[in-house]
Amino acid sequence: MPYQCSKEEREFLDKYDASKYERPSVTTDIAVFTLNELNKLSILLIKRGQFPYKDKWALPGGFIHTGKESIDDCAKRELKEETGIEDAFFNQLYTFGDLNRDPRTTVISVSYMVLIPKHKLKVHAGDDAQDAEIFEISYDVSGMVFSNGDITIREKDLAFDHADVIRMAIKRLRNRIDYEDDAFNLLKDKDEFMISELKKIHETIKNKSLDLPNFRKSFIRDYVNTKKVIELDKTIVSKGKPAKLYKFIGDDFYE
Amino acid sequence: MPYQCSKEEREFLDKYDASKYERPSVTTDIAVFTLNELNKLSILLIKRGQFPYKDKWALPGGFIHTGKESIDDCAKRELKEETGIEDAFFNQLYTFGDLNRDPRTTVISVSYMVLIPKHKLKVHAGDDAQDAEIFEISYDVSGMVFSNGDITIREKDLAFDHADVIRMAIKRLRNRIDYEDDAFNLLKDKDEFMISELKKIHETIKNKSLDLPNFRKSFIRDYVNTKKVIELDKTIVSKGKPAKLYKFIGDDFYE
DNA sequence: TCAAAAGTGTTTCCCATACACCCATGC
DNA sequence: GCATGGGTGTATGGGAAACACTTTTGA
Repeated sequence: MPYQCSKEEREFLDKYDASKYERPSVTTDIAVFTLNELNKLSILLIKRGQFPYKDKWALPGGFIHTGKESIDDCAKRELKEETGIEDAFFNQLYTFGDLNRDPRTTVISVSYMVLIPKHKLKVHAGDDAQDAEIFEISYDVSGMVFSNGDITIREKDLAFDHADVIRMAIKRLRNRIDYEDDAFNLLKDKDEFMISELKKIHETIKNKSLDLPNFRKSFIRDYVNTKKVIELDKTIVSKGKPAKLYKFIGDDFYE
Repeated sequence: MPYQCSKEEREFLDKYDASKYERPSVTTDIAVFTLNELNKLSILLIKRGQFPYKDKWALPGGFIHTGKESIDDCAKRELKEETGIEDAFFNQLYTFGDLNRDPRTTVISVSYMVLIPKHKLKVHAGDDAQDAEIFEISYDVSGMVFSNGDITIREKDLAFDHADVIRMAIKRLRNRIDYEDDAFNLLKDKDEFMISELKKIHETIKNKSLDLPNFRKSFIRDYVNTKKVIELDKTIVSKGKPAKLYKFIGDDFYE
């Protein structure tokens, strides 16, 4: 809807020159989480092809197209450009705006968290002449360590303040897993999953093993009984007793 | 610490011209909450003296001094300029960056929540030719209503998207009160308070009455036993049995 | 028949709630 | 004394955790 205002105000707006105030650059940084084959928490990092921090690993993201997109859309566009991901769970995290966090100029960065199952994350290696890789996150005395078999990166070697962003994202994810439906976004297939798959996701994120009978009980109470999840008339068999399959519905609210 | 880099990178940085990309304006918006004399949740609003939304009520805040301050410092500076508040509990809320949320130009706004006891909130009426008032928050069919005896404002009459900011801030506050130490920031005096004072704050924010014996028990368990609060060797008497006084220590962590 | 994983049932414990009751003060 | 708010103790119920046990498959 167009902004309604008086003639006097309209004149003010027409004369308004935004360029008279110095403005900061604004970027988005996106922490894309997934679980790897071993069910370990992993994150997508991109090797920078440009200065600053050339050849360093960083979170995907980039400058906002001012006036052409919202910050949310900027994050979505950057993610699509760099990884091809179009529809994934998005959540704004925090805005980093310390002085000198970017050596070029004042850069304010709005960070986002994305959750996606690994098979949907087709990393476009070589796109934009950039390396993009998924790294398993582990810890040692120096802090977070990112490794993918070939490469090992320590948090202090990441570009910008991206270690801070990742730390905050993991913390938020760990908190949210208990009261939001985030775990479902990491399922291979939300429309057909076993309780044990969901349990593994919770175990990975919380970094502790859970009791299956108890997990099942709260799952039934919180999701099946509330119709957020429906039980399918279907089972899947791999080893041991076949498992019931469930389909995630959600409550169709966007936050 | 100065940014360490190669000579090649230094050259790139020296030549970097930030102005070649169009940048958005960035502001902070601050939701300052307090409890009024009647222990009702209240918020500080400022009557705008300038276009756009001239003469409308809005949250305090303003444009960042690019390159001279962090966004956190911007929020603190704006709050100090408009209300004189220097030390108060600060918490970043969310960043609003939809297109057209400001009729002038693209404006991205980082919102903050501040909690402060009313006696510390000396409203500078007339400062900057602006009215600043504390309004009690209530609700009717149209949504939030802000009133202070003389003036009544409905949420749809607020400037910009400030109603959204306030709604989100209240939601966050209600969630945080259960697992963060926020309530202490609304006490008249953190260094000498009665359990019943703290209970009233919780009741106001959660908008329901609590059982004093049970409140006391969880207070003792969560705060006194964990040394976040110490019991003073002091009582205060007003009416009825004198009450023990407590002093809030916290755990000296900043988030 | 055995291992493996799914699924059920039971016991225990903690914690939130509810509420009965006692205590110390001013008037 | 008695009204008022502070403070203590106890009973109850529901949910989380621990775990014993059953079921159904493949090999």
